[in-house]
Order: sequence, then structure tokens, then C-alpha cells
Amino acid sequence: MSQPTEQPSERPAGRAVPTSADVARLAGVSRATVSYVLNNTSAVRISEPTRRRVREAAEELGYVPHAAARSLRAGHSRMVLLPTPHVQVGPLYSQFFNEFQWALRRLDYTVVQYGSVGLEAEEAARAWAELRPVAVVALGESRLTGQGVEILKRSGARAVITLGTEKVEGAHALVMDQGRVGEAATAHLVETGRRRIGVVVPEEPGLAMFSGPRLEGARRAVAGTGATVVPLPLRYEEESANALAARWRALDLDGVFAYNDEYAMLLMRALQDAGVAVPAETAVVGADDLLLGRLLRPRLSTVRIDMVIGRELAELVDRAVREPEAPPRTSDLMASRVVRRESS
Amino acid sequence: MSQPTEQPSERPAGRAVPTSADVARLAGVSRATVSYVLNNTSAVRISEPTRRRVREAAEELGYVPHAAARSLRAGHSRMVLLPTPHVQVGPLYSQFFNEFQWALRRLDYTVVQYGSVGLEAEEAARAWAELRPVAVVALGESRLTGQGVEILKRSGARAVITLGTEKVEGAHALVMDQGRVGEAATAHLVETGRRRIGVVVPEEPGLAMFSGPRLEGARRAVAGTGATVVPLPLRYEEESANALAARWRALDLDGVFAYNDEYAMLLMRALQDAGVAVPAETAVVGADDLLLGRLLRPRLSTVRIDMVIGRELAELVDRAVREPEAPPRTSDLMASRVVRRESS
DNA sequence: TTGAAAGCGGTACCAT
DNA sequence: ATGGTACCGCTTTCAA
Repeated sequence: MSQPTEQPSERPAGRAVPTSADVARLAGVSRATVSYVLNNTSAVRISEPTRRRVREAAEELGYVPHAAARSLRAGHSRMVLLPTPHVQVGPLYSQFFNEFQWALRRLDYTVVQYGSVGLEAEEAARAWAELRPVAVVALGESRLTGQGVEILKRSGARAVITLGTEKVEGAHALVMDQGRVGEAATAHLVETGRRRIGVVVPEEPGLAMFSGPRLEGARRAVAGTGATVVPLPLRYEEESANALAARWRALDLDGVFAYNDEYAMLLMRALQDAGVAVPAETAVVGADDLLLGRLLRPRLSTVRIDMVIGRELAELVDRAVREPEAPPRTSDLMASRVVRRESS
Repeated sequence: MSQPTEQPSERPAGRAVPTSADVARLAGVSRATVSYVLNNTSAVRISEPTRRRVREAAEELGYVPHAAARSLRAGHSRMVLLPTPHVQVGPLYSQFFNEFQWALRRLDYTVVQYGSVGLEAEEAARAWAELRPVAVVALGESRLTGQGVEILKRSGARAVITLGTEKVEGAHALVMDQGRVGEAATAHLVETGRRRIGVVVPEEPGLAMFSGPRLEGARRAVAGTGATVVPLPLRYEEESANALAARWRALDLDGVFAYNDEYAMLLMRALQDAGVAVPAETAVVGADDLLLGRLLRPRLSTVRIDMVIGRELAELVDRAVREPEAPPRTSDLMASRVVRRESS
């Protein structure tokens, strides 16, 4: 550039970002005093007039402290990093998530979601580590490897928590036992006299971490009852459902756990169109207890999933941060119960 | 504490977080050299053997650079901050969002979502400003005030972009003209001969920013046609829908735009249960083109919304960052078209 | 080709 | 009750 080099060229118009030094200058005090006042440092007494002058100066300049500088000096941050899940999440999850964030904030943590679409597990971990979070809470399928956990801990993370089904070496694993969902649904079907039970397994990628355990749970439920379980691959598309419905009679199933309410609705519609009577011929059970299930005819039986309240998880994170050496408390964060309606 | 003061007590077990100085020491070079090697600084030539020693040392220590220190020194970051929306978002939005994040990363930005549940507009803005983001993109109803924008810009944000319906003083406003959705749906109803048209207005808080403009759009569509629009408040609950259906005949409506597919399904079910024939007596149109709409009987007519591709928005953000003084380009990011099925 | 050192914005100890 | 100052980890001249 041909511009004189003394021109910063960084903030072309408008003055520079105010720092605590600017506040100090305007208030006629030292930077230390500014820090004391703005942080209400109890160990130091500052006279009321001085406090006021500092506050007014900060206000006038629109001063906002620089989080990076602060945490650099402090040697740690209170940032909890949440890798954003790749898969589409349901309303249940969203509510839980909001609650969790809110609770963490109450505990004085800064919650930040960091998306890592299109990054490999390890480079993602490295990217997260650059932010020096005090804790990382991976909720979904974000494949966090043992290697990744090691990177994070080496860079100062005091707690790495996975919330899911896979247990990762070195991380606190909070299981959400998806198996229970399949178990509850299938047990219900068995109890109501069904013997040959289909279990829908979505073919969409990213759902495997839920569908696998649910299928396993279904298998547990039939063990020793004489009933059998048949996995049913299904894409969330009308054609896929119709194809499945077309060969329904050949499958000879009298009950089906459809993974969740959406797949259940898809399948039930296809079954009805194919002339299969629900629940007379085949009982259908979904999961998630969506409102839409109540609108179907017959009304859809479902498994209602109650996730642990966000506050509980937030406290668990806080404890893990304060006592990193404590043994990973493996809690189960889900409770499942069947809501029987008309489709089963 | 009675512990000797020389004990850091910060990392009780396990060694300290490695810094570039540690890498330098291990590699037998200076910190400067480490920086040069790890950043591939082209202005400086470092011998290949040295490069290797540095890389190996970094690898061995598990060194990850400290983002805060880096951006503090640099005087700026490439963080784009996205306040997380409070309302539950649909699958359309999620897809768009992922694409947007991906595109921003490709442009070398660090995308971070910051939740602000339970914070007032201005304190939220201050919290965001502490992170010194280079840009803030507020997508939802996160009420960003003119005051908030001012705070952010004062603290170095080169672009503040709102994506929504409200225009905020000082921010680049990218309108997503929700009105078009209501306009398209209603125009379709009018063209197919409907005269008294209901427009569902969800009572759920947080949806007002969508429902208001959609209602206005509906009003535009009937202007001068002789048709009329009747707002229909509705909660997303079965009882509310039933109550509305019970007084349907009294309302004397022959068409309804039901806000979106979910509300449409809710309402259509209630209408059918109340004996109102769809579409013979009343036509129903939803929006979002969810798969579930195709499963209903009659199949639900809908408005398909195509959002701008995330890449386009990412480039727009990039341009705004590089030329903060350029006039806010107000682009429309949505295209709406009616998909007629059987319910209209 | 490499090293020494200044400085980014805060905080907290130690003086005064 | 305040101010001076060292330092957190990293980048980037400037010298050698």
C-alpha cells in the first residue's frame, strides 16, 4: 500500500476500541484502580467518589473488558464449550439444551457452541483446545476420540464430558441409555400379546448412535419371552415406507417399534394405505411423544422420554471442573415410559 | 491455604499446559522461530532441519496455540459470533445454518454460537462484545437494539448483521421477507376461488416476528380482490384447535393459511373431526413443505421456502467485514412458492 | 537463518 | 486509598 505506515489502517473511521487505560486516563486514576472498581475487588477499598468517576468514565467511553486479555492473565477461563451436533435435533433436545445453558450461566460459566462441520475428530479437538475451555461437553455424535480427549486435557480442559452412548477413553461419560427406549416399547408390545416385533432402523446417517442401542434394547426385552425381533431398515421417505409396507404381510409382524413418532407416522400411513389394519393386525409404537402423534388416527402410542433437567447436568459439569480427579460419575440421564394410546 | 505459596495449585495433577516457550526449549530454538515454523511465515526462511525439530517438539508436547493470546497480540480476531436463537427452529433453518457455518469456516472465520437465554438485550450485547468478535450475525428474534449494535461496534465488531424482519439501527439488515410466504399462500387461495380467508396466528411467544409479517402479506394478497382476511389466534395444542374448529361454521371461512405445516396439520385434524370437509368446504394451506404434509389425507398444500444458500450469506458477511463502511446491502434471502396438493 | 525484546489488555502483588 | 509494575502466551519488527 502507498499509505504512510504510521496509519494504523485498522479502524478506518471511528476511534479505537477503548481499553482500561483509556478509562483510567479519563477518570484520572491508574489502570489498577479501574480494575479494582470494575471488578468490585473486595480485598481493596476504593473511595466512593473514585468509584463513581471510574464508572462514569467507563460508561462514557462504552468500555467493555476484553475477555481474551482477562483469561490470558488469569491463566484459565470459565468457558464451557459445546460442540454443535451435526444431526437435526428434536424439540425435546432443544428444551433440555436451553435449560442446560441457562443453568451453566447461573453457575457463572460462559457457554459457547462451536460448530465443527467438516472437520475430522482430531482437528476439531485441536480447534476447540485453542479456545482453552475449562470444560467440553459433547452431546451428540460428534466423534470425540480418546486422542481428542487427551489433546483437550493437555491444553487445560478440566472436564471432558460426553453425553451419548459411546464411552470415550478419558472422558466422563454420561450415558443416555437409548436402549431403554427400545426396551420399554418392545416390552409393552410383548405384554400386550405381540410375538413377532419389527424394529425400525433409520438408514439416515447420524442416527445410528440412537438406533443401534434402541434395537439392542428391543432384543433385551424379548429375551426369554419367545417373541422375536426383526430389524427394519427404513429411509425417511414415502417410497421407502411404501416399499416396506408392500412386503409387510410376507414379514408376518404383529407389532412394530418405529424408532420415533415421525418414522411411526410415516410407516403407519404406508401400512394403512397398503390395507394393513392398525392396531388390529399390527400394533405401532413410536417415541418422543410429539403432539403430532395425538393427531393421527388411530392415536399413536409412544415412549415418552424425560431427559434429566439441565440444572442437574450443569451441576455435574461444575463438580467435574472443581474436582477433575474425582471418578467419572456415570449417571443415567434419561427415563422412558410408555404412553399407550390407540395404535397398540 | 497452608500450602507453600510456590505451589501453583492450578493443575493439581499432570503437568502444566505447554506453551510455545516449552516447544522452543525442547527444540533448542527461540520462541520466535517456533512461531515462524508453526505459522509457515513466508517472509522468513527457516532451514528444514530446524523446522523438523520444532514440529517434532510441538508434536511431542501436544502443543496447541492459545487463541486468546494470539488474537490479543494481533489486535483482532476472526471470530464470527452467532447468538443462538431462543425459539425452536425447523429443519429448514438447521440445514441453512450448517451450510452457513461451513461456508464461513472456508473463509477462515471461527464460528461461535453464544447463547444468551435470560439476558436482557443490552447485557447480552455486552457479553458478546467481551469476546471481541469481528462480526455478529443475529438470526432470530434475539432482540438486538440500536444501543446493542453501538456497543458491539465500539468494541471492534466490523459488521453487525441482523437476519430477520426488524431493521435495527446501525446494523446491516438482511430481510427474510416472511410476508411473501403469507402473500403466496393467500394469493393461491384467492386464485382458486376462495373469498373469506382465515390466517392462523400462533399465540406462542417468539413466533410473532414470523406470524405478523405473514399476516400482513396475506392482507396484501387480498387487497383489491374483494376477498377478506380473518386472523385466527391459535395455540399449538389440541384443545385450542378444537375450540377454533367448533366455531368454524360461524366464522364462515372457505380458505385458511395455517401459518405452517404443523399448525395446518393440527387445524386440519380438528376441522375434520368437527365435520368440516377439506378442501370442499374449506381449503387449507401450510408452509415449510414438511414430509409430514404429504402423509396427511388430503395431502397438504404448502408454501415451499427456499432460503438463500449459506455460502451467499457467508460471502456477504465477509464483504461487510472487509468493507465496514460500504452501504448495507439489503438483500432478500428467501423465495417462496406454492406447492399445491390436495387440501386446496 | 535465528534471537532478543516490545507490546497486546487485563490483574494482582507490593509499595507508598 | 491508590499507583507502579510484572506477567499471562503469542507475534513481529529489528539486529546480529
